[in-house]
Amino acid sequence: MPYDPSDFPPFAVTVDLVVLTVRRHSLCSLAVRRGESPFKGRWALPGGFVRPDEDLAQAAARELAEETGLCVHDPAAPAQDNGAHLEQLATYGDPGRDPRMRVVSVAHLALAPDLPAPRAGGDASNARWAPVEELLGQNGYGREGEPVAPLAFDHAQILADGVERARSKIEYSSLATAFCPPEFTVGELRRVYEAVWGVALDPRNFHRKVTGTPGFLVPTGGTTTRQGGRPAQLFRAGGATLLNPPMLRPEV
Amino acid sequence: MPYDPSDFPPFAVTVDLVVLTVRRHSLCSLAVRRGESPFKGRWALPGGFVRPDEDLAQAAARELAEETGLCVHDPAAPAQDNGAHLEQLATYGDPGRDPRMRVVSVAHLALAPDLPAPRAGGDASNARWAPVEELLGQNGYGREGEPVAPLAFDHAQILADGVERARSKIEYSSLATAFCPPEFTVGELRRVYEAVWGVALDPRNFHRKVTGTPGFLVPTGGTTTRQGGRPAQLFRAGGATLLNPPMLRPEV
DNA sequence: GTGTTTATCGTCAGGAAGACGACTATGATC
DNA sequence: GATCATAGTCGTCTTCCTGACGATAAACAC
Repeated sequence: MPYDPSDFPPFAVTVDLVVLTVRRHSLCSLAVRRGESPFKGRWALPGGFVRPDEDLAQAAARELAEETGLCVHDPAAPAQDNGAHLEQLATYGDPGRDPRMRVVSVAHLALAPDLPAPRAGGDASNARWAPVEELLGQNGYGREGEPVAPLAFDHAQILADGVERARSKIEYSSLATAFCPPEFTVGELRRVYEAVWGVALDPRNFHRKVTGTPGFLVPTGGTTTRQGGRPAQLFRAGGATLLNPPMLRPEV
Repeated sequence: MPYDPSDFPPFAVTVDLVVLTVRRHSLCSLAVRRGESPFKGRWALPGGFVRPDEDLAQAAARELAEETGLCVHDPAAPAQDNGAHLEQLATYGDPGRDPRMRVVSVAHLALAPDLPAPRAGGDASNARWAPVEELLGQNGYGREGEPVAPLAFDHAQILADGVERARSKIEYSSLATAFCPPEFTVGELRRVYEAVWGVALDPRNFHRKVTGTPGFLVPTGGTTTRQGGRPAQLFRAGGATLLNPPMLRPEV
C-alpha cells in the first residue's frame, strides 16, 4: 500500500503511564488530577505528547522521570539503583477516546519500588498513589465508602490492562523484584506477590520455590530484622529474567 | 499534563500486519513487495494508514481482509468459519523508522489456517507466503542459498516480535488451533506446534496432553485419513482459551 | 522467662511430564 | 492377499514439582 507523505490523516500521539508500586500490602497506581477540561478535576494516568525527535520509549521514560523522579533500569546493568522497570503495554486509538481530537496513546507499564511521595511536576497535591481497586472502583465506592469518580478518558481500561499484565508477568518472570528495594528478603518478595495477586501464599513453599530457582535471587550475605521476628537473609535480584517453571498463581 | 489541541506534533499512524500461517511444516509470514520508494522492490509487511473514523483494530481487520480475504473471528462466536485470530502486537515509533516522515505503526498479529494463495489487492505476484527464517534471513541467505534482502523499514524487528509472541502464546493458550482448519486431528495440531516451535514433539505425550486438557478440544465424531495411516479422530477447538497447566516447550 | 512474630528446614502425598513399549487401523507394494 | 510403512492411540514407569503442614530457630515485647 503506497502512500503519499503529504496526504495523511492527522493524529496526535501521546504516551500514558501505568506506574505500579506496592504500598502497605496493596497494589497502587500513580494517578494525577486533571487541571483542565475535559474531565477537569478527575483523576487520570500521567502522560503527555511524544516529542518530534523522541522515541516512544524515551517519551515514556521522560514522563516517568517528570512525574516520579525515577530513572529506568538499563536491562544490561546488573546491580540496580533506584530505577524502575518500564515496558510498552498497548496502544489505544479509539476515534472517540478524546473528545477534542484524534489521539492515539501508547500506554506503558512501569513497576517501581515503594517511593517516598509522588510529585506531579512539583505539585504533590495533584498526584497520589491510589490502590488500584479504588481507582478501578469496581463498585463505584472507595475503601471508606465514599463515591469514586471513574478515571478520565479510557484510563480505567488502560489501568486494568496494565494491572493484568503485571499480575500475569510476575508468574513467569522475575519482574516482581522490580517492586522491591535493591536488597530485600524472601518475605518482602512474598508480600509483593500477595499484594499484586491479592492472595495469601504459604511462606514455606514460597521460600522453597524462590530460593530453589537458579538465578532468581542471589544472597548478599547480610540479614535484616526490619520486618520483625527472626533475622532474614537479604537478597538481590539475580540475572534470570524468565522463571522456568513459573510461579503458580493459586486458583480463584 | 494539559495540552492544547491546536498545537501538537504531527504524526502519521499506520497499522502493519504480521500474518502467520503454517505451510508445508514451516511457519510462514505474509510479505508484500514494495512498489515505491523507499525500499522499492523490497519485501515488507502489509499495512496501511488508519483512517480518521476507524479504530485501530478495525483498521487492522480491514487491511487483513484486503490482503488475504480473511475475516476476523468474533471471540463470542463458538464455531469457526474461515476466520483468523487478530490481536495487537506492539507499536513502533522510532523517529527515523520511515525516512520520509514521522510514522507511528501499530503492529498487529494475525494467525490464519493454511490459505490457498495470497492476493495483494488483486496482484498475486506482489504478495507471497515466505518462511519466517527466510524473511528474517539470519544468515542473509534463503533456503536455496540465494541472497535475501532484509525486509523494508523496521519490519524485520516487527516480524521477529510477532513470531516470538506466537511462539510463547501457544504455550499457555489454545491459539494454535487458529492455525488449523475448523476440523483437525491431534496430529495436525501437533505439527502446528512443531512448525511454530521448530522442534519435534512426542506424539504419545502430546496426544495425552491435549486430549486431557478440559475444554481444549471437542471431538466432532468424524474421522479422517488425510494424513495417511490409521484414521484419526476429528476435533474442533473447544471453548477454553487459557491452558492450565500450559504446554511445555522443550528446552533448546 | 514467656509469648509473639517471622524465617527456614523437612516430610509426605498427589499430579504432571518425559521416555518409551505396545497395539491398531489404514493405504501402498509385491 | 500378505507384507510393509505410516499414523494414531493407550499404558507404564520414573522423576520432578507442588500443596499441605509439622517443627525448629532467632529476634523483640512484656
